[in-house]
Amino acid sequence: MQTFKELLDSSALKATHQRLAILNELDKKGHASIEEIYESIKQNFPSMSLATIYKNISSLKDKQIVSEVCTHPKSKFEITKEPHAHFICKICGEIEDIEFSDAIIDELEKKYPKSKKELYIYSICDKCK
Amino acid sequence: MQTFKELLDSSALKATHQRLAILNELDKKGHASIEEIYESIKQNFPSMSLATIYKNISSLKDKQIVSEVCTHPKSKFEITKEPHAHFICKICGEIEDIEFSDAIIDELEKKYPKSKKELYIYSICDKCK
DNA sequence: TTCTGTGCAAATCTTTTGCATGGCA
DNA sequence: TGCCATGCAAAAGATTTGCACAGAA
Repeated sequence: MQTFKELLDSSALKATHQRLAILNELDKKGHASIEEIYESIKQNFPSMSLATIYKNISSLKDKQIVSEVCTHPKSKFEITKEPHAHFICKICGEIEDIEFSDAIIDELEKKYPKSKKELYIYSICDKCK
Repeated sequence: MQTFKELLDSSALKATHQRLAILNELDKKGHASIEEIYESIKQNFPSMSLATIYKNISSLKDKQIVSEVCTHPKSKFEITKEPHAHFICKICGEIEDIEFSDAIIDELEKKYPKSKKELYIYSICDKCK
């Protein structure tokens, strides 16, 4: 696995503290909103600006280093991984990565080749039950 | 099929001109954003206020009369129908309803009973090809 | 008549932008 | 050193709210 620095290098983005902090935060949390990333990083890095997070999330998305998970009421972000589906808890809002089954991938790939596919399951997670 | 008035009556929402206009607009367009609904209705109904659309979309969603389709960069809304998936054109942003296949529904229903399932396919529509 | 819904304007949030300065390569 | 990235503050955009009045039941 590449380091975050290598990932950034290979995308022609400079490996700034701010970018590495954002990627570490997403790596640690799995999924986080702009505001959550900001609040968390600010603890150890008080000069971090919200505008910097917006700008970086935008460029990291352009380079496909991070992906947006479109949930209500706010989008969250994750480090781009293999395609997978998301289980979203209607109560606490936590997002859990789940597998696309092969059968589903095959069927969708046949019908909609090369398209981006997003599957969301909204239910109640084990903790909230 | 119920009329929109009956739908509103049975949800204890008054059948105002504004609400009927919103539902007619969604019925006509299939999918529309807040701004699109507003711009379109204002043509024939200049006193229609944007705040009224926000308030009504919110109450219509609460009553599950309309559903939100979470697309980028703006959400769109549709009249609630049978569960279905969405094909979203990456170029023009048009949304097309597509069927969930029985195989997919069965598999997901077995794994995640009674959950709300959303599937989005992002690709390029016939017009834009 | 009653009470919910509307329209307006202000308030609040969210996101973007411009620009001077800082810091990675 | 050369540029890209950052931080700040202001601007722009999106959404919500409060309140007096209008209109559906």
